[in-house]
Amino acid sequence: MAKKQEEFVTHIARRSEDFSQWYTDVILKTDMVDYSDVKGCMVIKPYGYGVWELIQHEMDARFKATGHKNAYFPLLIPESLLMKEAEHVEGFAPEVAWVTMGGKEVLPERLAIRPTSETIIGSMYSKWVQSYRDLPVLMNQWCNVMRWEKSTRPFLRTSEFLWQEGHTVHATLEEAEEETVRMLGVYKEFAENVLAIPVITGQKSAKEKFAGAEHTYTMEAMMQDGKALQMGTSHNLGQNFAKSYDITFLDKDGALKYGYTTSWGTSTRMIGGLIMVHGDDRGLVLPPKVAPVQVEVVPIAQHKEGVFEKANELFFALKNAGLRVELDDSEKSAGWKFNECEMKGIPVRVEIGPKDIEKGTVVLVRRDNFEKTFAPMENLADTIKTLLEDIHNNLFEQAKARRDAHITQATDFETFKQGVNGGFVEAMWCGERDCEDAIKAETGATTRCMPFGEHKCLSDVCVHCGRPAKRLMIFAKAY
RNA sequence: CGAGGUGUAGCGCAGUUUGGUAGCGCGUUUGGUUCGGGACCAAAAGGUCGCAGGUUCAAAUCCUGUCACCUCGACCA
Repeated sequence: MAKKQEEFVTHIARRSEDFSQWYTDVILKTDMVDYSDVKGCMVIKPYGYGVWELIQHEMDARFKATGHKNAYFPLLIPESLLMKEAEHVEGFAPEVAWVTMGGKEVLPERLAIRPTSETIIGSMYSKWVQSYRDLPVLMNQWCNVMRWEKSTRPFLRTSEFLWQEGHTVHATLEEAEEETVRMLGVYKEFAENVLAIPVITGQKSAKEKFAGAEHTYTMEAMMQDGKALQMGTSHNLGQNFAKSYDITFLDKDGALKYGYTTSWGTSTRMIGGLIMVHGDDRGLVLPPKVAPVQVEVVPIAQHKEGVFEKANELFFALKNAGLRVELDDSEKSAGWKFNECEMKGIPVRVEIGPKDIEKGTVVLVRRDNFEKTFAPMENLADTIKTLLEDIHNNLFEQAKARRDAHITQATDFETFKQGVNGGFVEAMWCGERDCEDAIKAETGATTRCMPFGEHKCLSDVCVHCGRPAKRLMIFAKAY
């Protein structure tokens, strides 16, 4: 029987044979996205957008709980405004799309389609911030941004993508730093408790930091092919943007001071991460908290006496208990429905047929490990809720175990090279840009982050150049 | 942006070398039998061969250009 199952599965490539093709197959065949007529832009279909809505819902609650409010700023940014922060411009200029015409008129000043909104938000904050009493400013916006990327992949890197960007202003560097760290913490908690993705948080190198930031913190996750995905970043912008955009306030001591700003963002890229961390050869495996459908009820032999009615009754009972549930009453065979559920990553499948009705039970099948159990129809919603929690925990533990098994500690460059070929490497690093560039050229690996809370010292010399080592750095090939 | 590959029915593909009536499997529709891991029988519908030019009596097939996707690089929060 197991063999027969294998036969059905794949119009999907196998992860082990061609991970990229597997990813493409999964997102297309589960109806998450489709390619559009515009190069590099994707259509997010209802099943994919459903995941994004749940992500938004969960994150937004966390932003509100930490005192932030949502706002919306314009899509278009005048060129002169964008150009005010030199390092920022240099970083983003190569990937900015421009609006140059309005109808038939050539615009007197071209308008950038926002690649990120520090500039336009900064210019508004300069008006709104006058006094220390106005601080802190804590806002977030959910929107789209555009970056003219040369090579694109759905969710992971698209020309237009959806995200949230938080932008705050504080009276002191300490407060700004506290905010930067706090929001990265919110991201980490979200990634682990909602997406069931273990992440490593830490600080970016000078090369990898956000253009215009004092420093950038990041959370990095490992995909099943061992490559890293940056899942979210939080930037302490110091006074760089405040000075460029004139965000000043009169402090308690009567002195006019520049504010300290932060920004932090996560995007639809996280959905790509979700797929690549949890998916298997049968398709998606969605963690319960972001699964648009948590439970699929599959009636067996539904034409038979009372089966459909009972299935329908269960469906409403589960729905009323607050579960996201669907009833598959199509004419497809049971086997077809099972495989479809699995491909779409639905966490729990409920099978109900004549035998179950006799016994007053149903069959529960979990997506993460395919374990089948019989459960009484009594209190089914509670049983399933417990099961969903188990599934979440199991997914997280699996992902963590897989990640930890692919982290290598290297004190010599041979070990380093092997380690980044399918995983993360922890190594001591000199902190120099030329060394970072050389490592990338030789191995394809980039610096991911200097992890927080790690004071390990593997060696007192840099793993690559042998100069005195400054910090423990995590290296990996990245998406 | 560079190198390589692929575009033919909703999906997966054959046909292209050697130009000569557009094919197969799955899916879809209709009717019937089925129903606990992708059921079966019968009938039917569905394609200006990615797009635009060109060569030719004749182009899916040859030539030129172009677009999209995939892989690997380069680039990139």
